Amino acid sequence: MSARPTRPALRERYDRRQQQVVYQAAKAFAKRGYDQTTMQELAATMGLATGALYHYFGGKEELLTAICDQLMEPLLEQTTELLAADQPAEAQLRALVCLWVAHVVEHRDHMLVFQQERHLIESGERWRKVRASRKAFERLVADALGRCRVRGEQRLALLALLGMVNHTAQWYRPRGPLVPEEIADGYVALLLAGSGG
Amino acid sequence: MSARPTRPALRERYDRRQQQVVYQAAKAFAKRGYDQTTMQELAATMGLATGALYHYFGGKEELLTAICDQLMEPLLEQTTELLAADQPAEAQLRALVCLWVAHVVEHRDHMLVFQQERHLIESGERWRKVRASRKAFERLVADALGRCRVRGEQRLALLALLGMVNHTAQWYRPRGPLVPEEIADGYVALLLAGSGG
DNA sequence: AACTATAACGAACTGGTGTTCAAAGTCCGA
DNA sequence: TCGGACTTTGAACACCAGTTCGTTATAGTT
Repeated sequence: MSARPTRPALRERYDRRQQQVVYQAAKAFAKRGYDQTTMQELAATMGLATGALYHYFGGKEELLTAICDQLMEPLLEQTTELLAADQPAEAQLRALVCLWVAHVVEHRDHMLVFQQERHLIESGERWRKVRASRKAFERLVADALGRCRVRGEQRLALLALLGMVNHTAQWYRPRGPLVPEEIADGYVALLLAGSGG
Repeated sequence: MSARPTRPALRERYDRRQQQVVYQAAKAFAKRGYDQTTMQELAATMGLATGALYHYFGGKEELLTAICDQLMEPLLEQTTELLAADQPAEAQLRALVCLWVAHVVEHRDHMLVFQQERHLIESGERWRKVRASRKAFERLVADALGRCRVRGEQRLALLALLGMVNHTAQWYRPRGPLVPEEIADGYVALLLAGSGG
């Protein structure tokens, strides 16, 4: 990987192109798997020669890191911001899940890659930061949920919610009958006590 | 892959060993990923030379097929049997989810592999049968759920349930505080109308 | 227009991995 | 105990994909 340009005008283009590579990588990895996607394929879909990718990234693994960061960082940031606002617990949970579902469906490829490469991320020093982000996010969800009256065990409700939302990446289609907000509300309604039934 | 022995006594040992290989493969694939697990590693964990694996399987992909079949076939069979019995709808759903969760936690490695290699399974003629099994199972769940009074949209409840149960493979630990039956009951309670709250 | 930082090329390199196979070892059945 | 069916070996093979790097093209800057 060569250095980031020093000239401001070029640096902007460099960053933009780098982001494009991450985006395409997420798409390719989601469809064909991380290992099954070759650097040559990836380069080809961008109209580049193989070696050109190494101008933007140190290697294949670094691409995966970038995908995970691009997924987790904005989510963590937005969620933290949301929880800082003073609001009734259940409205806050609703808002959190809304935000989360929207993020998941907007980063579907990232999510699928994240889930598929779980075994990589679960171990190894390289992935410590990613694991920390996920753990931090889950903690935020747990806190928000903990302030609400939920049906059944708190802990199980949390795990159920994580399952539902993460699974959304696997079935959501942009032109499906439900928009993200409806999905989120539906999920929350299942968890909260006193939501009818 | 050589042929299955004709002599009954040997055939039994052959089948047992073959099953062991599938089991170990599931374990290894779940921990290190399908592509990152080499045939040499796999052979080593079984105390075999590399080539010996090809006595039991035609190749690496065939191992993956076997894992998926070993996962889906008994589940589909048991579920079909259960739904054939005449029972109140909600009790039947409860029994189904119980069975399902128990199956998931008993085949955690299989499940993890199944989820991680989703992209492989989703396309390709080779995986048609596996896709059909999953689809058939989901259909059975949908039917069982459709006979119950659930909170919110039926379709969303189904997707939520699929998410919860499949996700269970990722967090369940044998010595955790909840046994499979409690988990299943918790899930069902979230879905059914009139379960308190 | 010339200069230089940047971007891209693309072929060669390198290491590794799935698979094969002939030979040797093992053990059931008679 | 003997024969042959079955198991296992382990090294060679063939292929492939990630990475490197010297070279060439491009385009901002003066």
